[in-house]
Amino acid sequence: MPAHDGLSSAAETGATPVKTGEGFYCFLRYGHILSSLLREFLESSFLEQFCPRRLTRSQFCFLKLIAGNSELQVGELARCLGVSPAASSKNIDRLERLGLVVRETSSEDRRATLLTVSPEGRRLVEDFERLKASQLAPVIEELGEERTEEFCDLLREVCLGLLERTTAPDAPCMRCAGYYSPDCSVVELHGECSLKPRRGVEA
Amino acid sequence: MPAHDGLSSAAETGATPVKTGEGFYCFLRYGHILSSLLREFLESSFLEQFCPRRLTRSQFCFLKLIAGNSELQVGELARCLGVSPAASSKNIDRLERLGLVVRETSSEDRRATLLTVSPEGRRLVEDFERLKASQLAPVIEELGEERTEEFCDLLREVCLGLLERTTAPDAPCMRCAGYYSPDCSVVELHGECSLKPRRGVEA
DNA sequence: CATAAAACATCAACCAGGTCAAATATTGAC
DNA sequence: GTCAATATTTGACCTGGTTGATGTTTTATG
Repeated sequence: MPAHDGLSSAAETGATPVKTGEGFYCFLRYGHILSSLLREFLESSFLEQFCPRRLTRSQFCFLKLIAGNSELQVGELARCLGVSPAASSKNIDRLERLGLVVRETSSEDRRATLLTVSPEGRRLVEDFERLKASQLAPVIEELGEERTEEFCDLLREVCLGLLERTTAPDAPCMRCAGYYSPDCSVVELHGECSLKPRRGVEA
Repeated sequence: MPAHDGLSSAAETGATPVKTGEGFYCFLRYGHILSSLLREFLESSFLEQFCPRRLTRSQFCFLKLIAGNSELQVGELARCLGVSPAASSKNIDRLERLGLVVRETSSEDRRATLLTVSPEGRRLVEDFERLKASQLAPVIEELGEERTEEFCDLLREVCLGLLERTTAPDAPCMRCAGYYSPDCSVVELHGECSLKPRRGVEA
């Protein structure tokens, strides 16, 4: 699992920059660096140093979604994460064997199995968030409140600009990676939020 | 291959935000959305609609690096991308079979095989960059020169802040995903740039 | 010079995690 | 009651990664 996949303009493209200037390149450059960092340090490194038994990124991702949305079903989860129901089922097998989530057939619809996170599972996810916050907080603090807000505004604007110019894929939107916002601007452009219906069940 | 993996705080973490406020959450939220968008629309969608024969993200990534750095070796490439030499070799097999790259044993060191991109391979990579630019340019333009610059500054500052607070992994740095800059600030913090030595060979 | 050690690419065997297609159980519509 | 649709699981398979062994070439050393 490469920490950062480098799928982006390689150096030669300096030769044909289409007609775009400094800002364009700079944006791509730091955009990718930010992506890498978010992925690399806030996530992968955690998994290595924290997890009792090795969990892959993908498995942890299942765990997080289950922890965040109580009584999720196998298929729902699959749709959220953009994988087949079969894959979802198998991943849950593993999480269940590790004692991190619990399967339980629904009483209303006995075809469905509801997933809930176990106490250990919950603790794991919470540890993760705490670590993430502790690494991120000083950066935000150093930036200062005003500039942080400015940054968020700009980020938001750029994201929306990109979104406007793309067609929505049929997969559900999970772009916020679980950082739900009730007035999500993505929704306005591209249909429903897969987190919305159930979220908040256990706040 | 999920377009966006959702590995991040799920909703429940609104319950335990450690002590961090609005900006923290907002940053994570839009940071992840940006990541997803960079990945999803600028990259994955391209592969689907453009590639003559299906290339995976990973394979395209190999192609790009080869296109950008002439006479790369198999092992170097593996190191750049954080995979084993065996994996690198296999991926190159496939790219070679598709006629996108060319193997050639080095004349100086006959153990090494040098990789170069074929004309078709080059064209593919160029098409990719062009598409990417055409999707991104209007967003940048709409933002305006001044705000774009501001945004890049902030992005840069945040990235450096994060970098300062992390330990460098032993893998080579490819966080910029190929968007090289001669005065890369990542270098100042974390050793060498794997792109540096050869880049520019064929500009 | 001879030879041991290191470096490079590749091959084989294996594994993890995804796919699809089929099997099973349940539900809801008619 | 039948039948189509839904939810999950299972099995066969594929892909892309891993490790370890191998062959070749280079480099270092006695």
